[in-house]
Amino acid sequence: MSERTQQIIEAARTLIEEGGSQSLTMRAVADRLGIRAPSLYKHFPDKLAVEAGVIAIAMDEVAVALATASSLSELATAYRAYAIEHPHIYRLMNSGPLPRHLLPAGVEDRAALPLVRAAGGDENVARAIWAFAHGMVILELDGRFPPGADLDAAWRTGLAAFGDPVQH
Amino acid sequence: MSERTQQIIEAARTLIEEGGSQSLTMRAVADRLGIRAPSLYKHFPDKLAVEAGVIAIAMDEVAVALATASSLSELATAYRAYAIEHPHIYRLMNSGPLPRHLLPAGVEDRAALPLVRAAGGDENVARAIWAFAHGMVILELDGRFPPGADLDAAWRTGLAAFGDPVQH
DNA sequence: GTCTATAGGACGATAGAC
DNA sequence: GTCTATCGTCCTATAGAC
Repeated sequence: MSERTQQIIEAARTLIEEGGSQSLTMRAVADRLGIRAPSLYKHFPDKLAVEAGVIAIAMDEVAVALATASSLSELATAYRAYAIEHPHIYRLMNSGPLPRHLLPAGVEDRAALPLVRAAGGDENVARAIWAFAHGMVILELDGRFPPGADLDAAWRTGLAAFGDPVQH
Repeated sequence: MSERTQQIIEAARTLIEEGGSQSLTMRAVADRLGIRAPSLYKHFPDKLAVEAGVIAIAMDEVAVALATASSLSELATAYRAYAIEHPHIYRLMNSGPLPRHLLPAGVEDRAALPLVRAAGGDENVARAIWAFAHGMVILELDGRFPPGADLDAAWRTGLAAFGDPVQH
């Protein structure tokens, strides 16, 4: 992967962090690098490929962020923390259609692995917990809970239901 | 509410059902009614107001669809069924920023009421179950579960965790 | 690998006549 | 309440020179 290629993905990532997926345009990426938009097409076939590059990086980051969690509640805390620190990236990575064919093999699985382990290898439990965690995060990011709602309490309630020993 | 106003919302709704939110354009709405786009602005101040009209209708529909459920698993079944029958409308209603100031008072609460009741009035339980259900639905709609995943089983696992008596 | 020029299109919204 | 005309803006992507 050439240096320019990496710079392009970096610039794309920064744009998304700052203004959401909608701020990712080929012109804006080029501006950030001090070149013209058409030049980008010497490095990437199209915009979707750039986006996929950002998603791949983000999934690796999540895998790392979750790797050291040693309990379900630590996992949940780390998951939520990543989402709140990088709301636009989280959305890009976890909403809408995923361009799987443009992603390096195994990236998606690596991000999911810590959760599968925490679920004791039970796929159904892992999927149910994933749904709960993603639901909590995305509803929070989208401002869907009532103002003043105690989300920590909702998280604890859900995690307890899934067998996490409650912390005091 | 004038007839034209209702026709506009109906047309907008149909466009979204057919092609997602992205297919909702003032031009397309006008085309469907056999008029020109600028005429719409005599009935709605802007596009967001049209969108809000569709959301309000959809929330009422959900309230009705969930009203007759008499157990948590019936509620979940009805919730998932609505989402799968109207995936684009579900997304419009439950993703991204909600234009609350353009929605009739109480609509959001009415849609949420059946779930709050099923949770025995416990806000934290209601929010956790909502997050789980929304997570399951949106991950399914977005094709995020592995192909062949047994989603019925994941639903049962989650609902059981939240205290639903398992059905056989 | 960069550039200029441009194709080719979409969109929301306004002005002003009727 | 509808129309025509149009403004202003933004976008992805290609062709071809250097």
